[in-house]
Amino acid sequence: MPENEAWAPRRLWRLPSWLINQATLHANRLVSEGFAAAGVRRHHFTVLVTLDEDGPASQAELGRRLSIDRSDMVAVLNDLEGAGLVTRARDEADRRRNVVQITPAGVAELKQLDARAEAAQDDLLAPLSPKERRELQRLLTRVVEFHGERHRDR
Amino acid sequence: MPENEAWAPRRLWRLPSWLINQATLHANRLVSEGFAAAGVRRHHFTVLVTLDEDGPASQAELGRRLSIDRSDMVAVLNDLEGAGLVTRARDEADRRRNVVQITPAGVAELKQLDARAEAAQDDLLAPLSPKERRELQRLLTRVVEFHGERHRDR
DNA sequence: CAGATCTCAGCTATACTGAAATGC
DNA sequence: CGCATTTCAGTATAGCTGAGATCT
Repeated sequence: MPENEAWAPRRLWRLPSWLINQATLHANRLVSEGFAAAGVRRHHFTVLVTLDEDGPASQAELGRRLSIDRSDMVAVLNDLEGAGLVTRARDEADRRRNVVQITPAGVAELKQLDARAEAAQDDLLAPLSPKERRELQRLLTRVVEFHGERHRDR
Repeated sequence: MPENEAWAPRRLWRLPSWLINQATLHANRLVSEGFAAAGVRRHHFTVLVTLDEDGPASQAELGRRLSIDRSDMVAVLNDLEGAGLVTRARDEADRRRNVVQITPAGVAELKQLDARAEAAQDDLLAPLSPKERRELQRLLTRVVEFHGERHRDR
């Protein structure tokens, strides 16, 4: 831990919630910088990844998988549909739902975004060895899985 | 549509930046819930901790230590001063600056907040062993130190 | 009927920028 | 003069709520 005067007090460096917050600030800054050129935000990216990997889904389903609010999902899909990266069509089997699908243009765009996201990961974890990166990933996964399950049963 | 598993795709679980974001969501939810009863937000807490541990400071100095924007710091200190938890006085040695100090009421309030923050850490790290918690803390500290130094030279 | 889905209006917290006023 | 500090006005992303319309 640094001792310079321009640093946060030790009590904060010992608070995991503060550390995670600071790390997230840096992570989001790096990722968003990478996406900015494409005019894309983080939610756009995660929705495209989900559609690409797991296939078409309803808006509510996307929201549940990504912990994105139903309300924010509407705006995100408005953007993606407007850019021609996804299609949105009434589900004839259950007319309450929209079937959201990624388009070929979306797949192509995603390929660019994937590369930018990967580069940001490298920047973010630059100070860690490969082994440490895996360990950090493992520990964070445990935390997120644990609270994800709990938070789901609201 | 048959409910697929309500989980994000594997590609996201392998992205450290996504994991850190999800973990931060849970961390902030837990901490903010703990502070809500006191009508306090995270920035209020970190400013009080800094004043308590490192003594009086100017607004710009607090902002630099905590990575809080000068502009947001004004609002945070308005709240804290209004609640009688800090004092703000012109620095006669350098009349551009305000000297911000924690009050006895601020110290008392901070004692309550510290307890709530500690409880939230326990909830957050519940799925990890003591050894794993220390390791997570170590790895996050390395990441935050690394980017903190870099980001400082803006 | 209860409950799910989509949409919209609007709220809060947080990160950040630009510019003005003041003082070093 | 250039530079730092405080303040205000305003923007953007994101998390979230309530309510209405529609459908199962």
